[in-house]
Amino acid sequence: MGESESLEVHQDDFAAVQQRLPDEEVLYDLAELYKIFGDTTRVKLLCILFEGEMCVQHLAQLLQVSQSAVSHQLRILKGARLVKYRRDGKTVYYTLADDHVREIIGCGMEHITE
Amino acid sequence: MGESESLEVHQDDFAAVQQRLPDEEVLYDLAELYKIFGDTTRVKLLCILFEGEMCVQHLAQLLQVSQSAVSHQLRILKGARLVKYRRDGKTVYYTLADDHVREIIGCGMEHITE
DNA sequence: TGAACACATGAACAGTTATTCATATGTTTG
DNA sequence: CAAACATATGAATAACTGTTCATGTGTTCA
Repeated sequence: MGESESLEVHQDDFAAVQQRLPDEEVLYDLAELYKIFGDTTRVKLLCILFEGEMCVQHLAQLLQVSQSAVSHQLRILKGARLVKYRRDGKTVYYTLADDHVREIIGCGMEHITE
Repeated sequence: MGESESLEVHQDDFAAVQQRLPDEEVLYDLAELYKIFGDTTRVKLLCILFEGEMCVQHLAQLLQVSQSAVSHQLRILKGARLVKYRRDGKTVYYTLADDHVREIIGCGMEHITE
């Protein structure tokens, strides 16, 4: 009896949640965004760029990974519009695209260091 | 010449950033956290639980995936302490663990819907 | 107690992903 | 123009990850 009541209540929630839930597409995009932050190399890249502009070879040095690996990951970050770049001669300097990235990283940091 | 100057400047940044950068371990944990959000099924689960408590079979229905798949993902969310659960008879109800999760989801949503 | 139900979990498989290696593109300088 | 340098990129491989299937655990009720 008590059980059937709580079941009804949750049936109601079920329908309500179904309506309030963001669109399939939005949820997909959200997961895609977090997926990008969900890799050590990329998170490190973003944290470094959090401090300011930096060129590819220095990024590779700081991360202790190959230049190629860094370029590949920067490509992904560019694709997600999380970083910008400018060319100065042979060198390419990367920066964070906007403050959203900072907020997202900050948010995660809070959870980690609670 | 102009180039060598900008190179020096970035050498300085290099050293400074190296010091200010969070510990390897922290960055690893940060990536691990985002990795969890970086999956459609899990993000959907979290968004649903954002609205309130819900049992496993209803979660499976809403997500249109098998009960097994949901349980496997809930296990991961439990491991990361992002959700809590309580048992009521045969049924297990899940909820978000705390408000951090809400903030992190909110942060990502802002970036998506800009 | 045993059948039915809700959920959890281990193993296996398929799809995805990050790195490496080789090479290409773009830029400067002699 | 050729050599040297910084970066980008395609292909291949190894490692990882999410789902499915089968089965196990825990609970209720007849």
